[in-house]
Amino acid sequence: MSDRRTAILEAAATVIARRGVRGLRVEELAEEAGVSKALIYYHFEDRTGLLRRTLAFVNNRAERYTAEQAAAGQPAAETPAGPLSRLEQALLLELQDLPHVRENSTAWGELRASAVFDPELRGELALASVIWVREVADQLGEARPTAPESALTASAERLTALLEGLSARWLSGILPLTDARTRMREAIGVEVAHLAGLD
Amino acid sequence: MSDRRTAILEAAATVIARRGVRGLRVEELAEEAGVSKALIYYHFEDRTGLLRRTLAFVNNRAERYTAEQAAAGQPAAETPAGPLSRLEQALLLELQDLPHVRENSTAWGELRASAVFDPELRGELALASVIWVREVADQLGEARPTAPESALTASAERLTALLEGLSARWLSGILPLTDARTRMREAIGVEVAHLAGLD
DNA sequence: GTCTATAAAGCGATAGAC
DNA sequence: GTCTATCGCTTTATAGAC
Repeated sequence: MSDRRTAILEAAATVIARRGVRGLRVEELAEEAGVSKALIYYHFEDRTGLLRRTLAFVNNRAERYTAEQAAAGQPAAETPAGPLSRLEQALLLELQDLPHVRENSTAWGELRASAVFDPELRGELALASVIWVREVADQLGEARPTAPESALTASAERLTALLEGLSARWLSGILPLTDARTRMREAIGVEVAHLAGLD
Repeated sequence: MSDRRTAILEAAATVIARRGVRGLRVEELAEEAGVSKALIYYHFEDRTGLLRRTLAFVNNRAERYTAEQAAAGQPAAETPAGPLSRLEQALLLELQDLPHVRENSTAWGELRASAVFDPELRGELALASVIWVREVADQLGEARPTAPESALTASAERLTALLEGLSARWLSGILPLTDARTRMREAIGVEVAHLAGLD
């Protein structure tokens, strides 16, 4: 993929984080990326196509940094103790006030909100959601190997949906970040205790 | 408040549920409300002002039907058994495929999403959130009178945030309604068990 | 208070040169 | 591949009659 194309996608994620999917103007995107409007239409079909590509791009980028996070733990000595700590770390990764994370979370929330009115965006979204739930369920399974698969999936669905709810509140300024992180940590504890109680 | 004004606000909620906040066109709203565009500008400052008023309106309406729901239980014989059933009913109220509920949930989700980029919308949102959390915390307190206040509030924050997360997934078509309702019921059970375990 | 008509601006998309 | 210039539709907002 060309550098320009990638630069446009990076810029699109930035602009979406600033203005929302609905507020994204092709002209502002062009300025942010340092290219002309016409070039954007050359590289992408139209505005909707651009949005679809940006969704995929943000999605990949999130997977990439989750993977890096997981890999980074291995060589170092401070590898988090067990599967539980890794799960906690993975989920709290999305609740951080770093430009990159905030950008991803905002873009993701926007695209989910847009999908309510634009069925074209749903495919990608549903796929990402299933993968995300499965990953969390797997990590829960490592922590609680005796818990039934269905219970793990249900817990994972609750935890990821909660994460999205907390993230939305944080980004819309009605819940401080530290509170969101605390609620998330507590929820993991509560869910794990619940899974333990099923035996 | 004039009938016309209210009719416009009702129509605005309907159109927002159909097209989203960004998709709301003053012309479509005028048709929906059966009035001219100019009348909308006569009654409301501008498009942004209209949106602010609609947020307040939807907010009030949601409180109203929650209250009605609570009141409706009293005279009838089929009042749900205990405080727990009432809590469950209150939370599941937002996860129903009825035009009215879907409209409120969609409009609410849209306005929350918009608040990420428009600080003007945040005040109303934050207030509604606090009230909602408090109500749920109170109902949890009735079910578990010995649980500490802080734990009740934390549980309520998790449950309401989860509800918003599940609602967003349902409305964006990536989670079937029945699943969302099941996850919500399970979460209430898990949280109540957690509160019981604190004694 | 409510309408019709219209101005003014915004914005997606394309043509054509280099 | 990339730019400048521009078209043309859409949408917000206002003027002025009733």
